[in-house]
Amino acid sequence: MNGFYNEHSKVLVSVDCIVFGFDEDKLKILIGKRKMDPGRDEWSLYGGFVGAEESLDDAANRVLLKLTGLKKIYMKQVGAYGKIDRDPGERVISIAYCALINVKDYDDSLREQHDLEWTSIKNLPKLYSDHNIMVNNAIKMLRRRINTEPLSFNLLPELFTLTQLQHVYEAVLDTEIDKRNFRKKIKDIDFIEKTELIDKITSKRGAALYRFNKRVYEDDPTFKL
Amino acid sequence: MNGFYNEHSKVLVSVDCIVFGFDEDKLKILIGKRKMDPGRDEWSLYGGFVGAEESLDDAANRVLLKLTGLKKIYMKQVGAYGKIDRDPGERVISIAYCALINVKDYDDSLREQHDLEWTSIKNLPKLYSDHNIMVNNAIKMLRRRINTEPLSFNLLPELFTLTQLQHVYEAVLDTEIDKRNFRKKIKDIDFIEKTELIDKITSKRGAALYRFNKRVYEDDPTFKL
DNA sequence: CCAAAAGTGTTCCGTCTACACCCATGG
DNA sequence: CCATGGGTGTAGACGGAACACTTTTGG
Repeated sequence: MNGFYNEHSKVLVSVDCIVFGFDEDKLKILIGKRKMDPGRDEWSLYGGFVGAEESLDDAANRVLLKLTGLKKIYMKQVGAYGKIDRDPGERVISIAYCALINVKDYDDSLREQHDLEWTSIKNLPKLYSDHNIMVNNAIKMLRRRINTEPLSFNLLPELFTLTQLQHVYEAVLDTEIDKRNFRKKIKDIDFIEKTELIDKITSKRGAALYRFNKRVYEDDPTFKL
Repeated sequence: MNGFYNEHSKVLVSVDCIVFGFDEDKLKILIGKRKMDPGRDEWSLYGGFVGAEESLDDAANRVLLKLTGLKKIYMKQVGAYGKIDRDPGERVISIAYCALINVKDYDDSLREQHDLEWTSIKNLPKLYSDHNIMVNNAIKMLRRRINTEPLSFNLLPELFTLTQLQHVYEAVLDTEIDKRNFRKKIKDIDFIEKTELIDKITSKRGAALYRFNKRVYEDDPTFKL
């Protein structure tokens, strides 16, 4: 019954994850030195092969769980990369996934265990194979979407100050934003809720903490920052 | 040397093409009835398997050439689709590609030969497997990009009237656009050039023909319609 | 002569941008 | 008491939206 399919060649499929975090007011990604050939010791994204019994999204989730210990990470496919010689060992097609996490939720011992580094996207080294291209496309996607989708909250703790939120936008878009104009716009967005809580850690005066209200967002998921 | 890779399973990879055309003031795509099992006689996108010696883009170009007889078609990857059971026959991961062609360039005998139909995106039937999802994502991508990338010209002849161009935008975005405002914006876009030629086919009075100047566009590829 | 599509400007309104000072507090 | 980051309003510029009539000509 599958005669038609048998003529065609099969290939290995992997997923590669671009894990974004926001730290020290910079947008960073997790990269590590490859511990295997080919490409041993080159800087690389973290990835894994897609198993016979899992979908692409499942594979990406599995890799991300192993890497971060976190479930339900925000994750989105960036694209498929299929040049014949992109992997020097054997033909491998790779599906790139972009993930957004809050660095504070992240167990740093896992980072050390996998020998990964948070690296600012402004100082990225040459990465293995076509990984730089994947990262660039992931960044482009982030920039295109951050003004119309609630992505920024994935990079922040559940409670955050407006200054932190503004810094996320500045880091992602690589621009400076006027504080008053930014806060004016935020006031018009219903799903960014001010809480009664005050953050006294980063400033002496204390800053109001805000939260993203998912219910309200889903009720009317249109906004433009 | 490839010991590490050998543990992992290989899968078939295909490309599926969403070929957009603009005809009768409607945005349409090419679909046909499957001529093979599984899914015989279901409406389907046109696709093909990725060969051992070709990249994903090469495979898409090959499929598009076979389908349309046209080279250098505008083409862009939409995404990778990898649910385990998405193909009832055997596991197949598919990479969807969106293509834009000018229906007038297209040899209609090829369409008949492949038994394909131009179908308005507003009247799409249920398609094979996850093809409806692919189409929806392709449309979303078109809508997101048509205001900032010179996509519309791929759907038109080399020479076109402003009314035709406006109708492309209206069909893609599914909105009505004010004629005067539209033409005002076009005047500000340097790479849309008025020619001396006049189209007397679609109107009695005759309408000025315009052309997309790629050189000028590449010189300053920023615009916003 | 009339139907059908081409072509053309102005006004209004809302949105974005630029810009500077006072406040509260911990050390 | 002062250094640090938090918080606030206004005016001018700009861009988008609404809106109607004249022109040309093939049939």
